[in-house]
Amino acid sequence: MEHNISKAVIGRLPRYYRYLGDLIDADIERISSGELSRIMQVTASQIRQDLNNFGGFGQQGYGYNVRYLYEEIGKILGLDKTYQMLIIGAGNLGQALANYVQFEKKGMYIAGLFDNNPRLKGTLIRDIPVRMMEELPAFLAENHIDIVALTLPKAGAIAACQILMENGVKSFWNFAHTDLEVPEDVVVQNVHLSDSLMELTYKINHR
Amino acid sequence: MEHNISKAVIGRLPRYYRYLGDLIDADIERISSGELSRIMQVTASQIRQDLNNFGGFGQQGYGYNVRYLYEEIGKILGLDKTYQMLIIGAGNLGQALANYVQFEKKGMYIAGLFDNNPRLKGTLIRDIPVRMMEELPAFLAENHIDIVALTLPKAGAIAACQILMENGVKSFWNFAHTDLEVPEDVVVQNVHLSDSLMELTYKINHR
DNA sequence: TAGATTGTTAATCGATTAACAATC
DNA sequence: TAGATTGTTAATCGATTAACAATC
Repeated sequence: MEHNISKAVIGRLPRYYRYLGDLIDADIERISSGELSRIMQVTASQIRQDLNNFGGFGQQGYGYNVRYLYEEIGKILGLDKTYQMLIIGAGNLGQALANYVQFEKKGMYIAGLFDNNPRLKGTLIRDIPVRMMEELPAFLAENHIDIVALTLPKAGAIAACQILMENGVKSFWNFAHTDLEVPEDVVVQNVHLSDSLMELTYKINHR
Repeated sequence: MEHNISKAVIGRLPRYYRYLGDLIDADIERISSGELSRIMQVTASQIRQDLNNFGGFGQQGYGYNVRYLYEEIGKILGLDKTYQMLIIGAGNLGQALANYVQFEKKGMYIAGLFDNNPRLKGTLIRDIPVRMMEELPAFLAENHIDIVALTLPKAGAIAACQILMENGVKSFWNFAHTDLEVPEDVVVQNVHLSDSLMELTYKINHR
């Protein structure tokens, strides 16, 4: 596997993927780094450098085949695989993710939905029954889970993360307003909505 | 106002703010860049450099007063002001934001909730009636709006953004899976959940 | 072949880290 | 005063951009 790819490059790959998807929808077969740079508002140099981290996907004098490049970036991002996801926290945000992942995100499957509110026990959310946190260890022993989304408040998220790690979970999509302390082999992707909103208010006040 | 502050620095301010808030909760009065660097897992040098972009908040031999630094960073981020927010798209994600902003985010007020699904017309979501998109221009003429959150699918988001800009809106918190094309004086803060999930699957496959 | 455009090296720019004099 | 720690300058590191030879 290609390692030592900088965080900055990885962070740009999903955006390339998104634009290439749009180009496919628009029935565009090939594109040069120059054209793509105009559409995406980045330099052509950056596009070529970024892509060359993973090997040459283009052809001199021709550019890049849109579909091929799309597929290759998809593979780099791991989108050729399937993932079983658990959502911890069945509030609006958890439901929004369940909804989005089930209907829009190819290869992602919601394997379960957990909460610690007893009143939600057994209620169906998009055909998935809400389970109680106590059932988590038994559930994890019986089901292979690739990703756990944490959509519950800070304290609960830290506690849940601990239990989940003890039961073998190694990947978290963290929406709680806190950083998670995890060992080296566990990966965490944070979505700090609060931080995002503060960046916006910063921009509003400093434009 | 301080301009020319790098994006990297601004992106770190909310995290400083979060940790300082935790320190206040823990009744810690002062902290040195060295201690904070250990807690936050960044270099002390970076902390001092970052803060000095905005002037000296510390004192030699003492460090930083936690509460003072918290307040100052809050001011830099614009958290000493209030904001009227509109949410366009009353699905789970829009509801999750309404919930979060109303109950957790000091200074943020949900001024309205819009959707284009006629079945939602007039239904109350956390005491706020869902309005129809047609009512938007009239509503904007009568109400001052600082921020609009776009929590609806791509095509709707682009169309809504257009209408909103025509009616004077200049700040967007964009959750749609697309980039918005806006003039220079309009600020956009993107939350691309799809991109975030792809970063996670990348990490899973390349650890 | 001639033209276009990549892949890649070299130059520039910016951000991070280290070092230390200033000073509380 | 002595010790601690900042503010700030200088050194390093990494990322972006420019340039161009390779090649389709």
